Amino acid sequence: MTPVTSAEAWTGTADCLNCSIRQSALFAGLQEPGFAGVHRPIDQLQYAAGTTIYQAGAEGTSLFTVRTGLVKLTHYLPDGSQRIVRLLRKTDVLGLECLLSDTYQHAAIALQPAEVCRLPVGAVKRLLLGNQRLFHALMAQWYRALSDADRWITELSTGTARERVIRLLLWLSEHEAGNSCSLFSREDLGAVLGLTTETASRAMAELKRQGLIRELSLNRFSCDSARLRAIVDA
Amino acid sequence: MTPVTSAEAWTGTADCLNCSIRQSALFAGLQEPGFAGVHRPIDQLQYAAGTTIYQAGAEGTSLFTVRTGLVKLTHYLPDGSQRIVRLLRKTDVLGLECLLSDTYQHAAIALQPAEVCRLPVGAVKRLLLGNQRLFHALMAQWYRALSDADRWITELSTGTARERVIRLLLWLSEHEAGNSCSLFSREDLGAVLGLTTETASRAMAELKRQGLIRELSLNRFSCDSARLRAIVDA
DNA sequence: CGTGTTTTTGAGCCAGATCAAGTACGGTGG
DNA sequence: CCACCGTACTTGATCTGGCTCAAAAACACG
Repeated sequence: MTPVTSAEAWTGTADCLNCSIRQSALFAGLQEPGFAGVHRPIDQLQYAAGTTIYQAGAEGTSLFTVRTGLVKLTHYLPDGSQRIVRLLRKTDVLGLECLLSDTYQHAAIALQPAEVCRLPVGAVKRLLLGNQRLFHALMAQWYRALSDADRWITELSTGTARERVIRLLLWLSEHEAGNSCSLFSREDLGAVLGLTTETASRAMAELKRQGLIRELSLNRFSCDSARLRAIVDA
Repeated sequence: MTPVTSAEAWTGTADCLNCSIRQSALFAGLQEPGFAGVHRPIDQLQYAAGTTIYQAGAEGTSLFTVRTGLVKLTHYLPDGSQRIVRLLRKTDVLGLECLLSDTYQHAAIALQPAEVCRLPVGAVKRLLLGNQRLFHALMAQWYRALSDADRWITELSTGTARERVIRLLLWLSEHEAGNSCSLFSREDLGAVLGLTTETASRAMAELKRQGLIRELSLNRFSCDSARLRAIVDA
């Protein structure tokens, strides 16, 4: 399919100070002094198309910046199929989440032959040491927003109308007591799920008829979470 | 639809130190000393269901944390319809992007009656002063990742198969010279766009037949960007 | 030059869109 | 208090884009 055939190759210790993509890459703004202690352990790697950079759930030991090529982040669905949740290319950073989480949230796989730089997460964290708690809290917010975006794509933009509605109901119930949740207009419901108002309405009506949800009051629903979950986890 | 009918109401200056959601909110980790100078200008506001917190493109003067209720971030499509790209609830932060950008990227509208705290962006930035450039670069990465996620939902998960393929081709061409781009397998193409391999293949074949794209070599395409853009911008 | 893989094409079907009524509901004014 | 109106929700009928299943064609590789 593509010229490069080897799986992964070390192509040198990165020369960060003279990096061609440094202007736009992660450490663009960092001045030389702070940098000195860090660029040592940075390796430059080659991945052939189709090879894995890291697996979902693997221990997050490194961040990566893409120098050339195209990398996909995939989320595996229960049925074994995959949904690609993002494409990364030159200057994008892979695995930012491992600054906050122990493990990678996706599998990262090269779609085209890719050159990347690998930065040990420990070295990056050391650089952030002066920066304390607010920094961490802010980053946690970014992380959360991004995780939500991933869920949005994999849970709310995938599957049948019925499944999407159920996943949203479960999501809304997550932080409410008693398996209940407050909904909103059918029009907004459709816009969330990428469906028309009518389809959203039909799906809700159908769930009511089947006794999977019960309308406590206007747009407040009690959900049979166990059965609902069984439907979408199938 | 919902009990509250007023549009927006000031409900006091926030008492951050005794905030009930402080554990999980943005400033959870910040110690009291640094906090003293900041909690003064924080207002607490009420928004009725359906009311706007900020408009897309408006000057980003404040961040908001949600205390109660549900808020949608919407992206307006050229045809006037909206696609909701995220839902925010208790402890989520709205408008984080205005730490990096002058304007808000979405419209934020309450879906349910919502209480929010408003934090002037200047005050937040002041708190970050000690933290210099790397901090900014990192946050820019988060911002970019999240913007990509938004585009993913609005551009690659919306519309007909044909439109989705075209938007991906244009996206891939963006950073390449000569209106050309490198593609990858039809299977991955489908997984990116939420389509089956067959549908992705058909859409590509159709574009070739219509002369909108030309295959230079295996999976390298030259695109008639102008005409393609005209199709999806319509 | 066969063999396995990927891409393309075909035929039929179905979920969801579209177009169009009908119904329930909250608000308003008589 | 009730008749009226506008809005949101529900339901129905039809149409169609994309999925599924299946096979052929193109291609990569040994």
